[in-house]
Amino acid sequence: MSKDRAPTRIQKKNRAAILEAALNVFSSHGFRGATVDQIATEAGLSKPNLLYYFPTKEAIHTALLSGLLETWLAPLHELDANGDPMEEILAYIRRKLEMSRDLPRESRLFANELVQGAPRIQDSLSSDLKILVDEKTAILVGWMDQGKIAQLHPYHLIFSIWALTQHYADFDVQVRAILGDEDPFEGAEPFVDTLYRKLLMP
Amino acid sequence: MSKDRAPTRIQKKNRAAILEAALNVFSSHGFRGATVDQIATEAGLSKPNLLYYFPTKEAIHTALLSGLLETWLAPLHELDANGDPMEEILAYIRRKLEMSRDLPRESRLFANELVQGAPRIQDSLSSDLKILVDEKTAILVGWMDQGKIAQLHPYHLIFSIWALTQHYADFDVQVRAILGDEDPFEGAEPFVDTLYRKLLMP
DNA sequence: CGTGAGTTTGACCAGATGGTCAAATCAAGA
DNA sequence: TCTTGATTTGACCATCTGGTCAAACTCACG
Repeated sequence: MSKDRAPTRIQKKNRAAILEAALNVFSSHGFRGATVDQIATEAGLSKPNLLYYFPTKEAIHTALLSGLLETWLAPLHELDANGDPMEEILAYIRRKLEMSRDLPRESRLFANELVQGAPRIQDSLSSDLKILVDEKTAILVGWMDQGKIAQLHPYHLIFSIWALTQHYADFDVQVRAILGDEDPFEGAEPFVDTLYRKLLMP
Repeated sequence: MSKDRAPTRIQKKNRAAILEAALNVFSSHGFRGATVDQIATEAGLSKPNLLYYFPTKEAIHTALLSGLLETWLAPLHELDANGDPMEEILAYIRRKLEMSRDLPRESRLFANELVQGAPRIQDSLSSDLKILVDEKTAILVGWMDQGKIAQLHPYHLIFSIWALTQHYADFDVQVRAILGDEDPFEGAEPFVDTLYRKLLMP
């Protein structure tokens, strides 16, 4: 492996292919359920070749998670203290719901990790995530104190948004088993919109 | 193994110990992440001894899931068409929240299974679960038509209840990383109560 | 071209894991 | 107590899986 040079064309291509394949495999089988061979095959590489780019299975998983954490938290980052309270929150919820629809693999990757006690990202939770949430809940509390939105426990408000939106990605099978052919997001969007309008109305 | 006789004292004790141990292990590591040895040790048995009671790892998992499905759906079963609509629904939500608090392993067992596409219980979802949900959403729609509660998409209403309540068990690590020392359920109970009162108010 | 770095692979290894089996031990009723 | 079926186990096996390695191959560039 090159020491610290700029990545070659081949390196870029293969690293990307590996991470893409790993996202597929890890998100649908969990860390333990995924095999290096499976990821290699899906990436179109041999196992030793894959291990030339990432030293261990763990390293692939870590690279994937840390690379995706930013994407995952982006919607909350965008919550703007200067916007209209109700519209800011509803827009955040809409963005989260879109992520469940467009990036379900990413959602399940994190879900798998969290359900099993987050053995590999616990640190990020109590540092990065905690800090971001505290920053944004402060904004929410400000809006509550100004009477712009209803008084609610800010942390539980955030939890409810995560739970409601990610549910559609993480428990997709169950949702579809109930809904049949109906598109989940068709009904989900107006539902959560209504729910939070009623909840947040001062 | 005895053919079809009534289970002996020892059989009862060991089968129970195995299922209890399996619940611990499967719920915190998923099916693939759990090892038979681990379950055996936790149950106080040797591996071959465990396999004397259940022929395969798969069989333990199946027995566990099907045995627990009933428990899991019980709260919804209790929803009574003849009760007061608002109070019936709020009571259902309270029962679900209590289950997240008191039976988090069971919740995570199902969560693990569902996140990975429910390879082992898909059938139960589209039969048992679907039937129960349809039966109960019919009641909800009845109440909506009578103007007793707000008009909402009944399936998504159910999903929201599942999502909100099970979130506290399934993503416990994350919830605690944010809340710190605060007891999650202390705040969750009034929060969801308020949320659904506002949502369901006609 | 030629060359050295970058890339790929077949063969291989060690440990983990699900499962088997024959033999030993135990329990309870006749 | 004796007998028979129930229970338990040590030893073992095949397979899977993460990871290694030396040798071969390919590419970019002087």
